[in-house]
Amino acid sequence: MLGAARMAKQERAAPRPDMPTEAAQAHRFGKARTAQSTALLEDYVELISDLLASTGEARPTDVARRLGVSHATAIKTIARLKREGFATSKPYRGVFLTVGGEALAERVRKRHRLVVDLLVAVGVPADSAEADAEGIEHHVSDVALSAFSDFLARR
Amino acid sequence: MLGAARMAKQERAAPRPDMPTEAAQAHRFGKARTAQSTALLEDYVELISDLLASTGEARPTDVARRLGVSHATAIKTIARLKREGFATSKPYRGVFLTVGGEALAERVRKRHRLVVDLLVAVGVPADSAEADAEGIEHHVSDVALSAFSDFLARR
DNA sequence: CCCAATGTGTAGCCTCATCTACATTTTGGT
DNA sequence: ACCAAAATGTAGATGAGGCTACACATTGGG
Repeated sequence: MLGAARMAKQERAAPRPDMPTEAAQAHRFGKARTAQSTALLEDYVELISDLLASTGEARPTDVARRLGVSHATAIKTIARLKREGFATSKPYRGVFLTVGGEALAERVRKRHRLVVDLLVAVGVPADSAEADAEGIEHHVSDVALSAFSDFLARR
Repeated sequence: MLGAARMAKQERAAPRPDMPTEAAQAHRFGKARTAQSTALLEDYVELISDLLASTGEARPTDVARRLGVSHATAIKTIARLKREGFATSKPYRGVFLTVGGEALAERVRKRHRLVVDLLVAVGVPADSAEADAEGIEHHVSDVALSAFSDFLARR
């Protein structure tokens, strides 16, 4: 224990009423950390899907430029996408999505739109909503998502 | 260029109307990446502040347990907090926040509450709202935050 | 049809967050 | 006052994600 521990026994006995239990809090933070780790993959998959839809091809360099990273970084992450079964590619032939990758892209795209719509509905300017959604969307649970959907429907 | 490039010129000329410019998109993703890097520090600072307020001390092991990481990880991150001027600590004497650290904690706490309140206001169940806010809060811009505030005031 | 421009891929390095394993210090009950 | 238990700190490994620099492949205009 710390130096002040002996004297602090009383205060210890009065935990903040609004503070969650240790376990619950650890679980929440853990979830947020996990979400963070899939966020990048989701961004890549969504972007690749958009590029394929709008230009017919998704090249590492385009992906890199859109994401604001070096092409080397993009290539490495695309390798991870392949490792995890979301994409395929052959040298110099661009990147394509697997069935699973397309499904993920679709889910992500839908979620992104919902988040943007909700932000706009509560009064966030459109351009801010777009920018904020990019970071927020990866952390919105299904429960929250369906609440957003209901809210938008009835509002 | 890729093999299909020659034939793809026409499709290329018809970019998705709803796709942002390359530069804008890169900027957004860059912002989201930066936010991610400060998110951890914010979580630590807020938690330490809460622990100090409710128990009078913030010990590395408590922080670790609350965050669901090993104590070694917590200690290393606390070292980073010190490096960046948010906290102070002496061996075996617990962690304390600098003035800057407390200010950050206060800002983070306020933002957290606003996000939770907004989520609840649009119909997200309280416990989901708490959990989701943990991930979302780090990505909400000031503009969005003040929109949330206005929305809550007038609804 | 050739070669400069452009895209692609590889190698090596950095930082951060995480872990396990081990060493050290403090605390508190007997 | 002692010693076991608990907290703290340190070392070393791993993997993600980022960068720069260099090497190789492809494309397309002259």
